Amino acid sequence: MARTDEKTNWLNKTEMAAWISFIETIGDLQYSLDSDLRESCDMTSGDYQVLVYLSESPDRRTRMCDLAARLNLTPSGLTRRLDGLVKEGSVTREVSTEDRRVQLAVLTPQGHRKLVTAAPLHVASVRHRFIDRLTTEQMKHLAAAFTSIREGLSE
Amino acid sequence: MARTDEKTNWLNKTEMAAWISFIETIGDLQYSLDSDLRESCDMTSGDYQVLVYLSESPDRRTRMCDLAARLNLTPSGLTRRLDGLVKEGSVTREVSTEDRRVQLAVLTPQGHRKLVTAAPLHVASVRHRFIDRLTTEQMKHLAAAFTSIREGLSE
DNA sequence: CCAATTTAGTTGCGTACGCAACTATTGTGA
DNA sequence: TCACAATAGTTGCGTACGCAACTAAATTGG
Repeated sequence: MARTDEKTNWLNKTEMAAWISFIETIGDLQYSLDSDLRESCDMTSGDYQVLVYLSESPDRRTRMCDLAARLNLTPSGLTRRLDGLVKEGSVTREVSTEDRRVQLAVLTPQGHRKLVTAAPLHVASVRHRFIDRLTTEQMKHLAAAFTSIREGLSE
Repeated sequence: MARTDEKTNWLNKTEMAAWISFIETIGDLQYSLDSDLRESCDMTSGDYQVLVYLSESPDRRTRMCDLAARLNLTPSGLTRRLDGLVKEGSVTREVSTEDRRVQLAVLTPQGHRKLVTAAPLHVASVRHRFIDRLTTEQMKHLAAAFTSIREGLSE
């Protein structure tokens, strides 16, 4: 006789351990990394990401929409984040000459200097909080696991 | 002749792969899980956490400060989060009889029903987005790695 | 070649939450 | 016992960001 109720496939012990260790850790980790960056450089992880991406872009400038996609921000969220960076002088806005709808976010020399100062400190923080806690084997396992998860998300 | 400059210990290839796969994945994963829960149950991960913790507490009630510590929220953040749950009828506040400074957050029958409905859907989401992408071996590696990271954070 | 659609970005409004200041209650030490 | 400190929680204010509506510019199709 067939079961008519759908039974939930609860997590077993191994699954639960993996899930709990993950979900309980990422919040604390992000908080620690953000605190480190704020204390050492007076900036947020979000602003840091913007500076990194601009510094790696041709002519240190990017279209707003590309930046928004890259940072998983909505257009309005990116507008506001850039407002802060423009106000502090790390970024300027330029209208594209090819397409006058687009604003280019441009890394200023001051913004570049700020990034050059921040990068070693941020890397040290990532090392201290994350990398140094893992063996080389663990890093390889972890990269494979998260790459797999990420591919699943974009189905 | 001694080097006088401190050189930054940049991430090597393995380290960078681990870090990038991690940092690029967690945002998307959290977003997916939150979207699933919102669409299937019209609730946030934060509210879900509150209901879970209350349901596991003696008499389905908890002191605000214990709840705040558990959820990594400030007192004010928790007050606001509970406001929403109280308004929808999932939680009520009671003054403790032992210590009249403390407010007890109490899970209502309605809140418990909401959790009972949501839990299987949330577990299915966690399975779909996370667990099912990993082998048993990967789960064990991952639990070990994140437990290690977490211990490092609370030094 | 021009109307309709698509795309880029900004702005108003709403939500979530942290910080600092505040009230209320309990604990403590002279 | 009584002033002072510590603890629990709320509220005002500020920041970050999403959604929907909007403007402006480019693209497209008849």
